[in-house]
Amino acid sequence: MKLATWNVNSLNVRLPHLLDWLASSQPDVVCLQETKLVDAKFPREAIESAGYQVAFAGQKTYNGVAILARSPLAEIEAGIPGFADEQKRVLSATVTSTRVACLYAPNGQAVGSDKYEYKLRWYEALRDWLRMELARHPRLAVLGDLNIAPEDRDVHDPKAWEGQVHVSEPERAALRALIGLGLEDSFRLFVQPEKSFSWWDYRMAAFRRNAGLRIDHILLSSALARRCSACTIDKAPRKLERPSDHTPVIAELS
DNA sequence: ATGGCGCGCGCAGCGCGA
Repeated sequence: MKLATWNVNSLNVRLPHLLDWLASSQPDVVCLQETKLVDAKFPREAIESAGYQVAFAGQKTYNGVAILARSPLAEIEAGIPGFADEQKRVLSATVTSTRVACLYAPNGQAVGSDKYEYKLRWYEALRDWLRMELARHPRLAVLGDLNIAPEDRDVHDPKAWEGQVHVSEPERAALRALIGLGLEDSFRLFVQPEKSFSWWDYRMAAFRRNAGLRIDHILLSSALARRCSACTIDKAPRKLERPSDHTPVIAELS
């Protein structure tokens, strides 16, 4: 089973890229972030025609998450229970006995800002909820744009980024707290190329210079991690015309 | 090098992302 996550930065703009990528990569489950579409405008038919069932929770202009799967989606739930939030950032569903959580973590804007505080609060609520989800669902996969680069090797220029949002110690501690629940960063289960990133700024020719961050992640419970045979970043969609600034991350489970 | 890009909204130019 191939599980993938991709922040598409507007599904309206990126739908042709997504459909091409589904056809060429044949993932079984795909978590999308930043769809930026109200549910009434979600391109359900195009995605169903490509052979995928779909669940989505969107809003106008910002955020928006979706789960695509070749097998039926059950127990679909939007948001973090008990955490009141207008922003559509969380969607979970069960696919063939695997619980899938699709996440779009807050950006945080700048350390110390209101949005940064919201990011840390969001992560606290996420941790408390995932603890319960893990107890309920031993086969849990958490995929998404987590907006945190876990370590300096996940940052193209750690000196320039030191202490900044996405790499600050409180954020990294929040991500480690998820790992501490019993999740594994599937990417680091394997030897990986140096300077592997999943996002590159549109500006400053950042992709050409490989000036990126690894902020899109697939976390697996130990029951799933044991069955994980690979985790890769697919840079191909980032090379297309009008790309998303993020590119897909894929985990393969046996 | 923090500017520079790309998105939505909506029709100019701003807020936002990371």
